Amino acid sequence: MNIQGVLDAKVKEAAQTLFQVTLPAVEFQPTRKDFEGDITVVIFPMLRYLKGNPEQLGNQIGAYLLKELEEVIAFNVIKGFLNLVISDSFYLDFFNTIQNTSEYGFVAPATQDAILIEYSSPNTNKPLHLGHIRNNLLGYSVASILKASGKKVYKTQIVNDRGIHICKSMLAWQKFGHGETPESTGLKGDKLVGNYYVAFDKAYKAEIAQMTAAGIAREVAEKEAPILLEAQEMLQKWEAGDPQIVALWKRMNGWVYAGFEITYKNLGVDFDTLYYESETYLLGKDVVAEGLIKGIFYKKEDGSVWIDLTNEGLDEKIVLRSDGTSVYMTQDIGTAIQRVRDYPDIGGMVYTVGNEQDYHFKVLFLILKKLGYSWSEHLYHLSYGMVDLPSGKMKSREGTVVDADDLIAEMTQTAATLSQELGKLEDYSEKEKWELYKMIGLGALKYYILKVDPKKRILFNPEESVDFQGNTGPFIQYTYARIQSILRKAHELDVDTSGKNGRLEAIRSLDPKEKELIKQLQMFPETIQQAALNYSPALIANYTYDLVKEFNSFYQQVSILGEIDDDKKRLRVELSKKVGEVIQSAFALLGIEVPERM
RNA sequence: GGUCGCGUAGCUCAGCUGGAUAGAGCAUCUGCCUUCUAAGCAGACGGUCACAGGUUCGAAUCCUGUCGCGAUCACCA
Repeated sequence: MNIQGVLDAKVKEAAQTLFQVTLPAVEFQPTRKDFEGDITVVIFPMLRYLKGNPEQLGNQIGAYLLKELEEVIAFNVIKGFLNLVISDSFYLDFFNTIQNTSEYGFVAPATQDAILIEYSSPNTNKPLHLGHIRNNLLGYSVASILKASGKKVYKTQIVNDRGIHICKSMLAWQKFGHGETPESTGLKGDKLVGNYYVAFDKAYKAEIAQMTAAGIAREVAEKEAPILLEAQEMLQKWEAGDPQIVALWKRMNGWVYAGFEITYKNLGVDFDTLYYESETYLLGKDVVAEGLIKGIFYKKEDGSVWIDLTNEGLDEKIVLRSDGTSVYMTQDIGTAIQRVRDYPDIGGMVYTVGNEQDYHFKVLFLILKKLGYSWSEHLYHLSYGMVDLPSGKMKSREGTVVDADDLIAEMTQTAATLSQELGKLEDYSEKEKWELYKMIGLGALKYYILKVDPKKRILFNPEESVDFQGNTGPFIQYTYARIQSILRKAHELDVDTSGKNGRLEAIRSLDPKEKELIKQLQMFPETIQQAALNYSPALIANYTYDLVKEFNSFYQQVSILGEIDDDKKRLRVELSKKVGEVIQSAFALLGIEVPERM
């Protein structure tokens, strides 16, 4: 039973016994560091039911708790705050109970009511950039958190593998490529294809310049540049299934997928299942036809189909073009339904997509609700802010993007430089060293992105490197490595860390730092639940940071292996071990690895 | 213009469903490596929580309005 539950019941009992009043709820908070105590009961809200001065009431309730509960060993009242001091043995008992639980804080995943989470929806005409990195890290982390909170989770991706943008790269490759391949150039496939996307844009702009110089209006030139018309023709051929175009499309997409795979692998994200837009873009039309009969949609004179959402405070939205082809919305309606068909145990879905599409998802969810799908109640748009540069938005065509692979490489290099200056790893092989540098570099990058509230936009300045000190991934990794070092030494000294012989029972008092650490550990399970509820890896990051700060302070002030009392030494080693485990678990939820040394 | 989001220290960010004197990191400054890894610890400096009203015993947090920044309002995806 957790302490708060015990206190809650007892405070209510106190109100009943002392004042003959039934309290509906009791408000608790951790006691602030500046005051003596561990848990604080806030008296103010009770004033509605209890008459009197808060200070006096606090004293009366405090005295009652002190008498009735062995866990409460002292109290003080400041203004309307009743600060309770909880006994060391209570915290020791708690630590004993979690000491040998593996995956402490995690709830075993359910077997039904799965959540499907979509993250990453790359276009196959260019490499992944920093924006995709935020998307991937967020989605992957939220998936891990949901799973840890007890949900069954499917991870998926929608690959935007068709459309005019791909045709642009294909056309430019046909025109200027001279048969180049990733093999012939040594380039990563997505990079090679991306180069032709840029090449297309360059040729297109040159044509526009030529045409305007010849006296053609700019708007006309932009629409009628020959190379653009050619690309549009190619798209039509693709849709008609022209074998040559389709073969080229398959070939070049294949290059891109090989490239993406490397980036995803480096980034450490994965998927359970994939959806391709080329296979889903026609879905949804049947649903629209059905909705038309039901009167949810209506047809305009030109044949286009719409939904009227003005009663919901939104606009009218098109769901089918006048020529009968699908739009973005049609496709998303179809894909959602298809996914539930593919995985019948889906009870809800999460879409990790940038906040520029807030409106789109509002409409999508509303449409699915009107269509009567029960699971539409459990759809969530995990909306995140854009990653901007000091110069503004990233634009692939203008080459102002921070490339994902380059960034990972730079982070690794920075970690390497720093680590070499410190020179603590002379006995590591080159291979081991570089694995570690990558772990640290990625740790810095991932933590940097995930510690920020998803809603907020991130301003990324490539000139200023991501920090490795303070509230950062490497700081936390470093603490983990220190703990592992202690555990290795403890092992050499034959300190028993198996936790099997209950000798911790012998200890009845705690150092204040030890107590703080246990309190912090106690909050981990609740933190996971909160993070899941709010779809927020930032909560996990902040929790881990607080835990680590607490540990470093403990590490500095209290000798662990130097402790003379064997039982105390064992407790401290066990405590360190548990903190290490929680760091590892928490970081796993962020997709960050932890090192044995650094 | 309508809608949505954001605005907290010089910079980057915490601050849970309202609670005590608003917290960290970076930067600047001061101490601490003959004891478990100094990517660390301890401390100093730094705030009209954008602004103005309102609700409340109590507001950075909730409500209204104003200002600033961003997004969105396509038979593009």
